[in-house]
Amino acid sequence: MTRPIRLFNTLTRRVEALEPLSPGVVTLYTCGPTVYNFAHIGNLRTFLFQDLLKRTLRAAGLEVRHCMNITDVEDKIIRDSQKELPAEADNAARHGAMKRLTDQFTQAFFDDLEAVAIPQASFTHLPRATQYIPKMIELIGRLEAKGLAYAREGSVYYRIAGLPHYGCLAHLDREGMKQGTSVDSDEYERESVSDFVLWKAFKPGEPSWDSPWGPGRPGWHIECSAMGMELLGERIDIHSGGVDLIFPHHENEIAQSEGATGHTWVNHWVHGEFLLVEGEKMSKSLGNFYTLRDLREKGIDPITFRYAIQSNHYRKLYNFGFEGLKAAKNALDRIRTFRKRMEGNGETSGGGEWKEALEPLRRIDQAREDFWQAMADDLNTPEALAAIFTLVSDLNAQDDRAALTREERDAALAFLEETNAIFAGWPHEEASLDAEVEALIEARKAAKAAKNWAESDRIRDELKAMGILLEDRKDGSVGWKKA
RNA sequence: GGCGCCGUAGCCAAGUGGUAAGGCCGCAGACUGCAAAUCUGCCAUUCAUCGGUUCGAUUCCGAUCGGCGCCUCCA
Repeated sequence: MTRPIRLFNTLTRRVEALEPLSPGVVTLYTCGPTVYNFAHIGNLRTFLFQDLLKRTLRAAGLEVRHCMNITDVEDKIIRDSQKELPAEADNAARHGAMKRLTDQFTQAFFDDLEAVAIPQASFTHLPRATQYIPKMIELIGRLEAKGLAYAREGSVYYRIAGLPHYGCLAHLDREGMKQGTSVDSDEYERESVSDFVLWKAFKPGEPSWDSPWGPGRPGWHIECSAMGMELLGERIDIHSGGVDLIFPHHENEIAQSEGATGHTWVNHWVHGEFLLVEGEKMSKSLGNFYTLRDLREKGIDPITFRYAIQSNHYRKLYNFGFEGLKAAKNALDRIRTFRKRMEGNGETSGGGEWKEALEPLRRIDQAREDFWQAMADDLNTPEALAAIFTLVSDLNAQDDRAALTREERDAALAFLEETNAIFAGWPHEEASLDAEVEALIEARKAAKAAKNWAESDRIRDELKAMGILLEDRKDGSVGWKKA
């Protein structure tokens, strides 16, 4: 069974039903990182949104073929990787230096993704730009043959004037586009200032590849068109990225791909909003620039960050702050605690105040329906989470009154598992046994039995100092969790 | 100048032409040797302001104020 999903489409600026080109299969291309530094939490928000989209589509019963590029040749990469090299370094040395830098940050990037529950294995294709240079050259050649590209002094430019619908994604018209006043010194030869570069002529001190136009390297925009068309096809279902990529990057991708094929390339364009830090755009100069490593040093679980991001809608600005993370942690714990309660057999249940009897199985079905209605409506995660919390409250109340049956607990667990497949925040956790902790707990039990409160409290404080919070339950058992 | 977005309780955040989901915090209660943890209950006559349309608007329209984005590299 597949569930219908509706998504906002930047092209039409409306929420539209996703109708895969091939029934049951969705091709998804997302713009990946430029690997010259560690990803920051703003980058991560975008990748989390794309993961949410992918997981939702898969949970809805669709097969998702997801391609994300790794941009490993680009201005900043060249700047950072070449500065240690002597002027006489040859091309092989320059490529080697570039590869060392990008390999390092590519690995760091995947480490970060894994930490926020985006497994590398969830991607179908992870192409590196440098591995697709021939495809880019081929695509530029197609454009040139159609009169949509022209070479000037070793560089090749896209002729915007040749594509009437240029601007359709960003909703910019030719007249509305502010005419650039500053023209890069090396790009004075363009026919129009709006024409963008497809192939950059070789410059001393840069790594290069041979091409029909002489040595050089690909422009940034051509990478995505070439890799996306090669790996997912000349028509794909969804392309996504951060809002900042709408113009010019995605607009240019449309120009390149549709210029070459003569038909629509992407049906659904989906863009994720930015993240602000304490109300301001993240920047190094403001001192509010964070990577996942920074958060970890502050003791923040990357999964808590993931939850915080996903508790807001992807098309709204998210104002990151540490108080918000605290709230996220507490909210997440509520669901996790509930899961553990459902995994148990009702030993902590019953004895509560009388409440109106619920019909647990029907409530669970209702929650599932509400959850999916929200997710299917342009990934409305705040509302989807509300469906989960409402169920948690309802079933807690019922379980307080009289223990839920095994069947009801299992049904609740199935729902939690289903939602966890998307949110990745409340997986089943094996109760980890720690001999030292267990021994201290036993010692405290003995002290309590002897009514030696001082000793009992001392042990409790000792455990607290170790980051272990004890739970004295109603039935006399003692549980614990990490703070 | 052109094209857009946003303004909902202390904080975060959904939503609808018919009278405000959910989370956090806070308060009260249950439980406890006391706590913590956990659970329960309570917590916006009101949705930036002013007009208009309507039987009725937070939701539609207009204006105003405030915050922001894109039109150049940026997730």
